[in-house]
Amino acid sequence: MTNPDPASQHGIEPRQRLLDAATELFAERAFKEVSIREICEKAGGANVASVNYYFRDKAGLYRELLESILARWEAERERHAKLIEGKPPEEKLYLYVRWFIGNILEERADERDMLFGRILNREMSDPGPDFRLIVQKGMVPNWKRLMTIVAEVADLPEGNQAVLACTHGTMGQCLMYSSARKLSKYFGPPETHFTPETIDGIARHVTQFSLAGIRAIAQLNRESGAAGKAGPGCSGTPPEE
Amino acid sequence: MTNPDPASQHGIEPRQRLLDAATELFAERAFKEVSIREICEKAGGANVASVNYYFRDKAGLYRELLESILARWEAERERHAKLIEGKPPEEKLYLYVRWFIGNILEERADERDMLFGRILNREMSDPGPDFRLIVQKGMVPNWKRLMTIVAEVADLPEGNQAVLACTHGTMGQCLMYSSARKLSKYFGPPETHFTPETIDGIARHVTQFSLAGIRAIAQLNRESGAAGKAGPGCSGTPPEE
DNA sequence: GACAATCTAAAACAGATGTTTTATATCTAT
DNA sequence: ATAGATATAAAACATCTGTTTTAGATTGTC
Repeated sequence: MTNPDPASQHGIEPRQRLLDAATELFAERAFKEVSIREICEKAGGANVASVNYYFRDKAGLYRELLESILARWEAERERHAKLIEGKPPEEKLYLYVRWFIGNILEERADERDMLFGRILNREMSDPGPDFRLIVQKGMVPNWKRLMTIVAEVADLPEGNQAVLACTHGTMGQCLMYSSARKLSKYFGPPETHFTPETIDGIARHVTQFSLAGIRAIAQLNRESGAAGKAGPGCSGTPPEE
Repeated sequence: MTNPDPASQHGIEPRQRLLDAATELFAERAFKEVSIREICEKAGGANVASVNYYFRDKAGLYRELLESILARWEAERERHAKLIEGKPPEEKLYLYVRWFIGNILEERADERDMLFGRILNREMSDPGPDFRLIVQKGMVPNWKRLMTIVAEVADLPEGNQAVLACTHGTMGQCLMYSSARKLSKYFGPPETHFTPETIDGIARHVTQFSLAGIRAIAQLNRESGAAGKAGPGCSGTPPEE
């Protein structure tokens, strides 16, 4: 009758089963695409009403699930941030890219604790409720982390427009591989499964590509007084070497 | 009673109204997210059954709509391909990027004939039925066009792995701006509306960034015998200049 | 003007969804 | 052991979806 307290004496077991089942389902499909009945069935045949009993809403279940995922994601992010602390900027960039792409491409996605990459990635293209939460606690911090590294590589202040644009570009390359994964089913025969070695290769490429790009942009930015928005004074085709 | 022929004497007017209304709705939301009733309402209060009458299915309506959009998209693509023919590779790259980002960012999206950018873009993150058609007729040709240009810039054969990876990277940067557009509502105050001048700036930046990236990767590729997949022999941090 | 094909309109149908209700079982605390 | 809160189960509800049916209006052609 009174509101159900999660910290009750017992009965937290089916609650957790619902969360676990929902997490796996929401990792693959969007909020609207997963039905309560499906979640319950996956949670060992729980009753359809149990979701409303424990979480009030379907949205309540999703919310709680997201907060858990985001907390783990934050921990993983900070763990890795500490790990690369003090290394030279170029190596930081590689390590970040390698780490990020690894998460995007769902390395270790078999461990349920590591599903945040999948969920964040899916939310990006198919936002549910609480998308604002995902952006703020999941994407922005990550994006800022890359921006700091790019600023170091470019040897420019973090607020600089060129740094911002280069961060955009580097991130875009990384995210491309999640789009490519989806498209790969429709394209042709390319490897749909990524091994750690494959990911290494991708990360190395993206790093090299981005390093050259960042340096070129930084150079242009310095030359032209760093006033305009993005590469002012350039009429389209760059000066040949 | 007999199957409805589109080329009937008259009555193609409400048919077209349905197509137009559906096009605008599907440009913003996915196939599943738009209901038949909504389409009919937008089409001047048409009856709910009219979609099934004219197009057999909801999927039939969508299919016909897509084919029309893809045809216009192909025409626009070939128009632009002819336009940049013969220009130097670097300028080709800029012109392609400028053109592509313009479409992605929905320049001229007020003209209904120009909605393909919006629809293709949405399909990319939220595929409906006939997604295979979209990929094959909408995305692949476009992607190949960029690959040809990248190969010219890199001075490498089109099949080369480095060219493939660089194409990926350049395309990724372009697509980033469509993601950014979605996120911009949740980020902060950044300009959510893109002017032609803004797009110019973005395209110039992406071009500069990619040019440096492509050249660096091509150089590495030549040095290391062009055997491995993506930048072999590099242990993560690149050689300092 | 009358017939037949075509188009429009309203209603009804079958299925799925999230949620609420009702009833029954289970457990803890007194 | 019994009372009261808590947990489970089944069913019913309201709403939305795409689709079909049925009936009525419109139209072109002979």
